[in-house]
Amino acid sequence: MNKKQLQSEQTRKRIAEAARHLFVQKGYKATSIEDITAATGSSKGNIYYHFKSKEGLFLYLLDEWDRDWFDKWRDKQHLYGSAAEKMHGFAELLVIEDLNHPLTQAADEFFGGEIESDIMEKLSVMTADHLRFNQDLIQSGMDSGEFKAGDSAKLALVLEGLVIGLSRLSRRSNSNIDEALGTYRLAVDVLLNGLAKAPHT
Amino acid sequence: MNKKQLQSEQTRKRIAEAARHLFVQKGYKATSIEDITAATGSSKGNIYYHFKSKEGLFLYLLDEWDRDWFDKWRDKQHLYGSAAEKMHGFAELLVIEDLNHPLTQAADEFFGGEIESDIMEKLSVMTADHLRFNQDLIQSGMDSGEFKAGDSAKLALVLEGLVIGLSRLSRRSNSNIDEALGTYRLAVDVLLNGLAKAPHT
DNA sequence: TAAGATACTGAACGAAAGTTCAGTAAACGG
DNA sequence: CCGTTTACTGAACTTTCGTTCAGTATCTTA
Repeated sequence: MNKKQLQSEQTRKRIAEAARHLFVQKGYKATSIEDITAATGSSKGNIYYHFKSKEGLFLYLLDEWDRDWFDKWRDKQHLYGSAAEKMHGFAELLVIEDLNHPLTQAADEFFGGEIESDIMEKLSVMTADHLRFNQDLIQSGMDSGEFKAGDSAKLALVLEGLVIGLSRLSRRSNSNIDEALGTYRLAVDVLLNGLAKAPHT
Repeated sequence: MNKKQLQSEQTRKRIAEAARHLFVQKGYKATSIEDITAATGSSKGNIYYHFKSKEGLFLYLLDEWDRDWFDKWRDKQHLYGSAAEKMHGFAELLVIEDLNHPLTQAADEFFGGEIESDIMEKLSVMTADHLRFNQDLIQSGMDSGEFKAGDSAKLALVLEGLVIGLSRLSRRSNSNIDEALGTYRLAVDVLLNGLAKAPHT
């Protein structure tokens, strides 16, 4: 790879990085191309040289994020023994990797906008992937006898809800990583052990 | 109140109602004034006759929603004996009243947009109110001995996260009320009793 | 080193959306 | 019953934003 290609890739990365932060912070619609140029120093035209459109740029980010996150999980997964440890590891990775599912809010916003779009498809796939991931996590705890038996599919929904919500809260109150880690850890503890002293239906 | 004032108020309500649905469904930016005119039959000018601006309309809706929800909670509150029942009642009211905190997503979206706005203030107040509400709920359970002792402030954050996340999930998968109720009920059960068979740190 | 490819600029365009306003019709009040 | 206020219309404006494109500079390669 020669000098030109290298620099080109660097600017593409720089644009993507800046765009990601802006989309996470402000949402899809509220982030303008000009915001991105301001954050990168690049020109409008240059963004359209590297990406087909605003939508294309967003699509690229969705792909990148999902891929990266899952890779990192694979690397860490073997460290955890019990299902409870896995759960905590899961939460920790969510926080460390960019304060959680950072694009989902922007993605949801997009989702609401148009009926016809690649993004709709991609989002459905992503959500399905997350739910399956959560379900596997929970099911493995049940199989090992560590968790109570139950409907792992529905519990996956609850877990996904908790993760999405905590993500939003952490981002909004722009808390630091340590605070966020503490909150997530507490959330997982509650998820495992509950609030109540004695079992209650 | 004469005929004219009555009809005026009705149209203002009609506009507010339509706008609320659209904001919830599509987000703040994505719903245009023209969308609202299409949904109401009113003209653009008429919306600006009843509301100062798009932002003002949104502000009005935030106020209205928070006020209404809390009133309904006050009406129901006395029905619940234990803290666990309160918790379930809380979840149920969230689902029934318009599939949860319906404007928060749009509000967050707005929040990201401008630094300088009434909405920022209003949102902070709202979030603080919710956290206090949650904390009271949890603290009362601790005081009565029904819940384990713990940091009710931090647990309030976890509860808020769960509620926000579930709200988003329910809205996205446009599930019906019964499904949503089931998911919320399960979530509260997990919150109370946990997933794990035996206590685990 | 010269020709061509690549990376990038920024002004201009068109569509979309928020806002305004002169005008109209209906209701109110004296 | 007539002047005035109120509720409302819709075309016009202003701004914003995504997108395009002709032009420029830099690097590659032969």
